[in-house]
Amino acid sequence: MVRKIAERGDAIPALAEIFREHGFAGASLSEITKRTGLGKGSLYHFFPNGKEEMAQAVLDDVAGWFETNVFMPLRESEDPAAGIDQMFKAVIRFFHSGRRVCLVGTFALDDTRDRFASEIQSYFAVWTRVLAAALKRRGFDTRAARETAEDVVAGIQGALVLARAHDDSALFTRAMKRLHQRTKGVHRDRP
Amino acid sequence: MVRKIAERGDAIPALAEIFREHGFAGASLSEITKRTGLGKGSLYHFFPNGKEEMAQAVLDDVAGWFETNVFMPLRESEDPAAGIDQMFKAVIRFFHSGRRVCLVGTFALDDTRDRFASEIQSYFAVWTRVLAAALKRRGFDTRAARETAEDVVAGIQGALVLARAHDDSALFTRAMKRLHQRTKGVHRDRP
DNA sequence: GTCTATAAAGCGATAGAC
DNA sequence: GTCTATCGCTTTATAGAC
Repeated sequence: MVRKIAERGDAIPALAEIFREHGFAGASLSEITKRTGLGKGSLYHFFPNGKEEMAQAVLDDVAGWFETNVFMPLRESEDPAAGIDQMFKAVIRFFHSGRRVCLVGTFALDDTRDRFASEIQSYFAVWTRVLAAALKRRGFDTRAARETAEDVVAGIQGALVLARAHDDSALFTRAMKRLHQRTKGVHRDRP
Repeated sequence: MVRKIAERGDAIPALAEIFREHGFAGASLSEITKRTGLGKGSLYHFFPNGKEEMAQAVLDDVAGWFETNVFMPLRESEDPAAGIDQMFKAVIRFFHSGRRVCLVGTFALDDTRDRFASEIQSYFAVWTRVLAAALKRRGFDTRAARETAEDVVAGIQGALVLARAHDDSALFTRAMKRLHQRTKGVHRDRP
């Protein structure tokens, strides 16, 4: 079904960038009006609950993107290795090779988490779960799959922090390569 | 009460917690006055430059703590393995087993980074460098030491994000155990 | 060094005309 | 659906008495 109000959806990408750059508390309505091109009247028409509803819409959008581009490939690829390949490709693309931070991670760290606890929890929980399932299909035992999935998801978040701290996207790309390697099993001798 | 807040340094721990919980933008002077017990007059007496100077003082304090409790043991332990042990012990203690987030990581993610870029960069750079040096002394080659150090520092940051997203400190503790294991080399068979 | 009072600006949010 | 005007509140920061 088509959105009744096309403009609401059009504002989401700009809103997402603003929340990523400033966090929830730091994202001001004046910057939001400036960068969405929407006046306060329009904003409150589309998001009657204000900033909280804008952030909610952004979180929904992120969840949808990951469902399509990350979780679904992990779940449904016939070859689990191909699904994991797709995951890393999608992640590198989504986070602009580490130049863009994770909105959910940003929200998780400060008291914004309390506003969106279930969305934040679910984002990481689903990601870890579907990745662990793919690793199991790759031959990891249950425990190793679970642990490696946790390490990979955490490793991505940590790499985003470091890449931003150093303003160095190459650091992120290299970290992704190593994490990808770890999903291929521990004692794989070279071919 | 044993000791009143009679000097600037006494306010630092409370300030640190406030910035950790709310981020830089979300930390309001009203909360700061409440939790430090200092009025605005006193606060601006100790920190003439306001919030920015308070955050700077907190960052300095964190840097000092890590220098003493993390970097120095890594550099100066005769046995590098013992230094790394101390690092993980200190990290688990400092972050309250994952219940406390990393102030520097929090600042790194949003636009607060631009205010304190050099402090943030240095925190992670020094940590990675001294850990890599310790790993080299443990027998890692230069490249593996560098990569493992980066993975460990990033892994800690990521584990903090996940632990907080799930409100699960056990997740953090388990992640630390696995990262610690990785500093012991890849193919170490039973002792 | 700590207090109260206050300034000046910005905040999120609302109302009502069009 | 978009605009302008405005509300009530909080923000950071300052001034000046004590």
